[in-house]
Amino acid sequence: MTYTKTFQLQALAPFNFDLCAQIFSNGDPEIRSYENGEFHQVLRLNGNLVLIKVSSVGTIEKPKLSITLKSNDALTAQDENDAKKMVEFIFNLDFDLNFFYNDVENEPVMHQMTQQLYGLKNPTTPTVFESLVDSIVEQQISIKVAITIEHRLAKKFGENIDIEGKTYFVFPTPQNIASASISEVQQVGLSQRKAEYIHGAAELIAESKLNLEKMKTEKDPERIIAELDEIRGIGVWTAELTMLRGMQRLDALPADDFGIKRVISTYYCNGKPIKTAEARKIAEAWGRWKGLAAYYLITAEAKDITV
DNA sequence: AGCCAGGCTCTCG
DNA sequence: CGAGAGCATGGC
Repeated sequence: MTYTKTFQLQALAPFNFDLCAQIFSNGDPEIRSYENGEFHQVLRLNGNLVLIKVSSVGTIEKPKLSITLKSNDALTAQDENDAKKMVEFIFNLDFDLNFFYNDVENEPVMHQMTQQLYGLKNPTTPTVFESLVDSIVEQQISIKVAITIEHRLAKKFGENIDIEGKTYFVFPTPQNIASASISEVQQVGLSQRKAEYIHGAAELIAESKLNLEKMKTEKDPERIIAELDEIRGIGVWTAELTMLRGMQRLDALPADDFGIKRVISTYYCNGKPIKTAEARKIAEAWGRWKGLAAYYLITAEAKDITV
């Protein structure tokens, strides 16, 4: 039988849930997607798989979310509490966007963006491991190719549950991947090298030689980058992308990134190609929120917003 | 058909 | 040191 629990969750204003969740539309419904105002994903809570559905029941200035949990196991108060924390983390509900908006108030282009995309926050993956793996997959190849490979990874190595006649997959644990062979990992369409990187990182975590979750509490971003950079297959770009998307480090800017350089060029340099150093220079005006600011530009480009 | 996408490692000079 | 090859896949 299916156990269900529903409750509400407040978020710090401003927060535009629909705008934030749009990135998940056209997602794989068996993994994570946003359709008809409802986001869903399976999360691991205390080792149990729980389907989480999230929709908005508030406004941008008075944001409130309705959360529904569904599981094949009985749901405890602890599960509800953990799910709350997870949703807060994924959508960064406790972050006050006004810090960012105030910092860029006097920077005309970004100020425009904050008005056009008012209430936008970048999503975070439930675990740091997931964002690390995604970032490795995304090295060099296009986002579309990367996403299909990420989906294949989840379906090949992640556990799944059936709820009300539908199957859902959760992102694999480091143990799931470490216990597979490198060639099995490669079979999802990765290069031999990337399969080695991902398998190697998974092994480090499984053997307790690496603790990604603990890095969230490290204050100095440079130390996180340095530590991640030592791992085979991880350079500065991968480290920064992992921090931005997996650790809520909104200050991290993957300035080497082709896409980020492209959007900076579009909005600041009339489309003239720029180098990494120039990108970092322009980003200095974005205060402590360079990664979040870059996310605004990428979103603006996707929505054909002009300034 | 061939080039290019949200890079990194390894090798060679 | 710095430069260059190689890598996997899918879209255009």
